[in-house]
Amino acid sequence: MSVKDKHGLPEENSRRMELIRAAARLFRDQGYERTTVRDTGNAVGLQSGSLFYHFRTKEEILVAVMALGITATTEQLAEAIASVHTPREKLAALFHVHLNSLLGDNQHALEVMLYEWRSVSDAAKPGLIVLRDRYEALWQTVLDEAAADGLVKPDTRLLRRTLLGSLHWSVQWFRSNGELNVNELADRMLALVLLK
Amino acid sequence: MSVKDKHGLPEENSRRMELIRAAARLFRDQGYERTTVRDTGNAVGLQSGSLFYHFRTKEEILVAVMALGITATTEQLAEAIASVHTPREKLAALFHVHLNSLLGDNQHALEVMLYEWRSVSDAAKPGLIVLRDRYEALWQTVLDEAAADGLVKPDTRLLRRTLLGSLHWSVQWFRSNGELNVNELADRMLALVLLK
DNA sequence: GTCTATACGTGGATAGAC
DNA sequence: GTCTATCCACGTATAGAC
Repeated sequence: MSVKDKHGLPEENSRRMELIRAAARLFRDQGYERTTVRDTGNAVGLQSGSLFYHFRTKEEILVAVMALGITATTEQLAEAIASVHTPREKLAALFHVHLNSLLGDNQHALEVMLYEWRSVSDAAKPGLIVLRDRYEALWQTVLDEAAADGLVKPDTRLLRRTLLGSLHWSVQWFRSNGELNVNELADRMLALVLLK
Repeated sequence: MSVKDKHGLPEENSRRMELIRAAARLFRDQGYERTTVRDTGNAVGLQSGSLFYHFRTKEEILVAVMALGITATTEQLAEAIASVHTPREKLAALFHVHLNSLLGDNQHALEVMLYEWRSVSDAAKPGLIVLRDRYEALWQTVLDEAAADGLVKPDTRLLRRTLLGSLHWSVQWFRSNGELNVNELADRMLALVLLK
């Protein structure tokens, strides 16, 4: 976890970060459009006027939420991949990190990224796309190595897309009080694509 | 295609149906919250006041859009399954019908179903859930038969969820002017899960 | 940095004429 | 069935005091 990075996400003064986290929760629970700037301010004890000291527009908050979710997940994945050595272990890391992030640590921010894309202005999209592509590039590399070892089918570009779709969709049905925990789910989803 | 069914979707007087289709497109392009009742009315040449002759609330339109998307797809899938005989062919039908619906015929309504769920009131959810469950039950049956024949792995409940997630996600990246057409995509996605 | 007050636009929905 | 006119609530954002 770096102390600072580019893309408007230095590990910022805590007021701003507090707002981003509160907004992430609200945007994911109620949707971005239905969440008012008053709601967002109030969630950290601010009046709506004060919120605009920290962000110039409501959309700036949305973008910050998304950037936080995807960069945090990317960092976690990069670390996890670096800490193991076999293609098989790296492949497993894809599933474990993704699900633990999406269903745990970065749940709200990532769901906002998945479901509020339409509310992002064209001006802000490119910056977020760069972050997303960086994450998916990690996936592609690991999948290619796994395919080279015969662990998964060789159509890795399509495989990447289908797997990410499968994992994203888990937020719609996974319940942490159900029969499976997150890591068990990761293992079973991995088992569905493993060839050996 | 039935002339009439329950769930508020008789093959209705065409004005109402026109509005539902126009709303589907607008809701999917702009999002439900950002689409105004004025937009929706205007799309079929009506003033907003007149729209409320056809629907009591804006939400009633949303629910009608979703119900249309899922019932139309379910009907198409039921027909497709009934018209072939081997587990292998039925399995292929899941992919082909789903993608042709989601990326073609019922694109707008289904994307609304996938992305605007949060805007549905608790009162309206149960009716839609019934429709969704009916669709997924068809999937489950076909996957169980396929697993019994050794065509796919036996963890069919999880398989159903992962496959539906994969297919849903295709709307995010599939482009009809790309290298693949919809049916080729269906075949390649099928190939990724086939064991033989 | 945060507050209060407020400008200004636009939203969903209704009433009543035609 | 559709229109016009309109109600009233609520949205984002700004200004200026503290």
